Amino acid sequence: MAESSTRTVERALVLLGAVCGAGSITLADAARGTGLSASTALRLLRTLESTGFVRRDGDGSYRPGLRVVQLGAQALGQESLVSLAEPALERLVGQTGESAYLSVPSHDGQGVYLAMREGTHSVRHASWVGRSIPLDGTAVGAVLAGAAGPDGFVVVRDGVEADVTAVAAPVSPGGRVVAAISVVVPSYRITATEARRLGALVAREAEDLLAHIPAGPLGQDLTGEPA
Amino acid sequence: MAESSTRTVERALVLLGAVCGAGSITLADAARGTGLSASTALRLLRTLESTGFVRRDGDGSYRPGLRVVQLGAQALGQESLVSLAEPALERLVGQTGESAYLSVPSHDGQGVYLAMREGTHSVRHASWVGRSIPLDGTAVGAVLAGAAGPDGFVVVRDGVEADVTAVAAPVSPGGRVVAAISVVVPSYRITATEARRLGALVAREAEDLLAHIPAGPLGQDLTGEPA
DNA sequence: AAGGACGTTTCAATAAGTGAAATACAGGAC
DNA sequence: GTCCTGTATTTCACTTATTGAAACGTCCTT
Repeated sequence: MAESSTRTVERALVLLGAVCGAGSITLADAARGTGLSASTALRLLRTLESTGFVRRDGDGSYRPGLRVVQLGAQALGQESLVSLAEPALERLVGQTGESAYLSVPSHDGQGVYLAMREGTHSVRHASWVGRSIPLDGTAVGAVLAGAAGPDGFVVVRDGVEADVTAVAAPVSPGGRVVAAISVVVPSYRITATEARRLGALVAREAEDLLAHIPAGPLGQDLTGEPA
Repeated sequence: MAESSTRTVERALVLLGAVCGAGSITLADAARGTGLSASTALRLLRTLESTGFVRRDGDGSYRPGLRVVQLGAQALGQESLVSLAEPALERLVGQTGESAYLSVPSHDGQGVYLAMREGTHSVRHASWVGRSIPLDGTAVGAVLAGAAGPDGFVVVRDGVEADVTAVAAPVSPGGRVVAAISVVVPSYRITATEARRLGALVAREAEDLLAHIPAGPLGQDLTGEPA
């Protein structure tokens, strides 16, 4: 892990995160939220603005700019794990009709959705790519935290999301969990026995994905820790 | 437009762009490409790494990190224009079977794809979100440059992309082009007359989208210029 | 009216950032 | 084997880039 760092850059990146997280934020709130003085925050936000990473509304609040969309999409497009997982997600959707997800551990110790395939039964239409996943109370979180047992999957019924059963399985080249495959079903549509059967299916797809991961870079997780 | 700026932050953001653009880059190439000394580039890349924006492979090269994916996806998810355009894109795909796109002008004077709906006939499966569009030789580029005439659309047959006909129409609240709706068809599947008919269809959808744009923030384009 | 919050500008102070130089390592050519 | 080139990394003297407190203007609430 890198040691030396550049304070000014860190501050600007934290501000960028605040803007993207909030969607729209005033200078005062951005400064307060990041612990910077108003003049420092203003200057850093102006830099982010002049480089396209944030933009400013007519009412003065800051919003994400196109540049961060662009770089994020480029980064996602270059993520081999996403394309490697597409067949598995497609098959899961095809076999279950439910929405399937690929998630990875994030830098801050949580998880992040990286890809999704919507189920034919799905009532969700918003993209979940980029969203954080809490480690507690979610099947994905448990899997990323290493809690998948000998079954090779985790079932969480009515966890942080009410009325939903989530089933997840780890992708673990070299023994370290670098990703999770998961499927989400409304609980009214699945019994405990069916959830276990789905778990086996998801685990099999995770194994298949693992078999397609070449040794080398993909053995690392996206936070940069080597396998 | 913002005046004052922070050199150190600008440099780091340029480096981030270089990493995301290249997908994988060595320190030496990143330093060379940005005109920084190797030690400066190293320190800035280390900051980007420690904050999750880039990660480092076992072979030492730098790649985009999860944080930029995350923020980019958050930013995209909060872009109202994208959700407002979804019905138009869906209808175009439904009526034509071809892939439909939403694009916006970018900070560097080109265009960027912001949303796409894949056609049922489509042979493309990669996401185009975040990709740049040259202004020359593309229907979208012409539209974003203001070249749509009284027809309200532009047709480019076999432009920068061989064997493809692209049709685009502007979305122009307050008279300024803030986005383009476009459809792409393999040229073998469409005559010039059909392309004009498709153009009228795309122009109608752009008009419909325009009618759904509330006055205010969406009147600005994503580079931050007010309408 | 007063008070508070916001956004913006100014500028003295300093420490944060810089890059040249040195070093170690790897790979290729001879 | 030696030599050369290129890479990544560390060091540190130097300076300038960055900071934040203070001042100011605007707006809103009481």
